[in-house]
Amino acid sequence: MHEEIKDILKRNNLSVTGSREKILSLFLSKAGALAHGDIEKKAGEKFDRVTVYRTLQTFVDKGIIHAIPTADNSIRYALCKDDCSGGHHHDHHIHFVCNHCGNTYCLDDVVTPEVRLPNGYTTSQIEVVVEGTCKACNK
Amino acid sequence: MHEEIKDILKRNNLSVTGSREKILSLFLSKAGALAHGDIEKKAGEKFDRVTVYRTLQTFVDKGIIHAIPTADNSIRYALCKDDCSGGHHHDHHIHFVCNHCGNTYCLDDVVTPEVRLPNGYTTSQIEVVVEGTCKACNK
DNA sequence: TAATATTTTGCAACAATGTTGCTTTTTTCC
DNA sequence: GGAAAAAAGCAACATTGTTGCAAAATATTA
Repeated sequence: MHEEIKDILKRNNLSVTGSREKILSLFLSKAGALAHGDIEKKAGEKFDRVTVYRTLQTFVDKGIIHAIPTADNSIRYALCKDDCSGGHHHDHHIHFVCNHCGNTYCLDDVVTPEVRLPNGYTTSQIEVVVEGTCKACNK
Repeated sequence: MHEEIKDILKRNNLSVTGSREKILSLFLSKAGALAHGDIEKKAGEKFDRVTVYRTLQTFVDKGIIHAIPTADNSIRYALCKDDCSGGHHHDHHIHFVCNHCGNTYCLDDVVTPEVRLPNGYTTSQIEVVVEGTCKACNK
């Protein structure tokens, strides 16, 4: 487990540091997505805010995590399943925000649907965010 | 035109005030969506920041405008075409962000596609944001 | 392994964004 | 026109995000 973290960092040509290990382990140990605030809290006052910002940015650049926009204007981050190398994310899955527990999940099995745009528009990326109640909260 | 603005406000049981008329006219005169910052600038230093925040919130509550989440964490607002009464928005159209001119548009003619979720999940709302190049920028 | 080069961290200061309470002004309604 | 209600403006504050730089940690090379 701990080795896996180091592996991921090394594979992406990143120095292995305390903050990176800690933040990455948070992502690995949690199913849902994390907002910047969550990470600051969960990391336990141990790291400077600036470090968290920079670490997240580094992870996004390297394609380790990706950002999920949500309606409440708080960006959340989640691990990229496949290898999104060099910041070029190709996550064709949709995102789900549970209105009950507040968690955000990547539904990796649900593929982004086709969208027919009017003439003249060209598409580079499609982001689908579904709100509702998740599996756990529906029980 | 000016009367239309007053009409909209009155129809929603809102007092007719200078800031509301001004902000609403910005929305009516522009095709794309507006971010809070845009409005502050376009209103021409005339209104307090707090007033802009509160006016936008009021408009969202009344269903006059709706918020569009984007990847860069800046919420944009656009007029609701139909009457989304009492803050209960039913905008089933998709949103388009142009990477070239930066504008955000509501594509009212493009209906949100169906999304099949895994068992256990229930949907209350679907938000689709497409990034790419818009009609005007593709010319 | 020790010395050096590189990278990352933490700090401080700052900028931007958003919020709250309260007083003054404006609008509405009679 | 005057009273009641609503909104605007102001100040102060909280949160969030950014930048430059010195100190510390990590990686690299001999």
